[in-house]
Amino acid sequence: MDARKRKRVEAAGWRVGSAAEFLELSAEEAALVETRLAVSGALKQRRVRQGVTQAALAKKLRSSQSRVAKMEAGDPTISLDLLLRAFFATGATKRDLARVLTSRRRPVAA
Amino acid sequence: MDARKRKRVEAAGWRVGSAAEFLELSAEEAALVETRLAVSGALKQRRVRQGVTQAALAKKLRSSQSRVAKMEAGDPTISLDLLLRAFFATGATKRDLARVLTSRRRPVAA
DNA sequence: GGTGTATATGTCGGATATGACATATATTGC
DNA sequence: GCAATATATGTCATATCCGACATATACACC
Repeated sequence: MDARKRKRVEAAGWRVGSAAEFLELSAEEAALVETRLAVSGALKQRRVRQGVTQAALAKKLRSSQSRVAKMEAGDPTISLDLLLRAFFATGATKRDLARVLTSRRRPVAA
Repeated sequence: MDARKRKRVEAAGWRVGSAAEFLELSAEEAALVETRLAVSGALKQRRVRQGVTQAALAKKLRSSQSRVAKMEAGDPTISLDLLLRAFFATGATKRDLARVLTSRRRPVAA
């Protein structure tokens, strides 16, 4: 649950309209978080595969190495806009994005 | 070209590294803008098909009707985060998002 | 043309993400 | 173990986005 929602829900004293509504909100949040993580992971995968350093990608984006590290770490202070900007900066297309959204999660190396 | 990039490029006096680099940046920008527009259009389509008003969707999002109007208008002051939050709030899934990204643009009614 | 409802546009103070930078922690090759 | 290089983490002032609100326009139906 991201900071914004946590604050909203806390402000409401956790009295959410109905269970169904709550579950629905959760599903929305989940989809959003999953989307972020999927793009984040795909970004790292593409960058590494291309042998590009975080600093080099940052330069291309006119951002900073630290921001790129945070993108790949799934840091919540990184917007989807920035994340997608970086993803596309690796040469990815909309179709690549679609693929990332439908593919099963690749198992994390042991 | 969005405000941020315009500013950056103007600040640099339009001296972009190379033609290839410039074209590549453009492609990135295009992909980002197209993604925004695709989600924006799909959002409106889903909302209308469901017979939900902008105000009702806004309430669900704990946002305002004016913001929803701007989302659907492709207003650049709306972040992709908010756009996707709204899209998912209509019950859409990641898979739906992927479909939106790959489908050909539906012709605008005359 | 008046009333009701939906959508669009503009502005605002406050909240949040931004790039820059400093610095810490891997990782790699010697 | 020690450089060199890559990546991670933390902080800051500023730019940008946020919800809220006011108001304008569009479109019904009467």
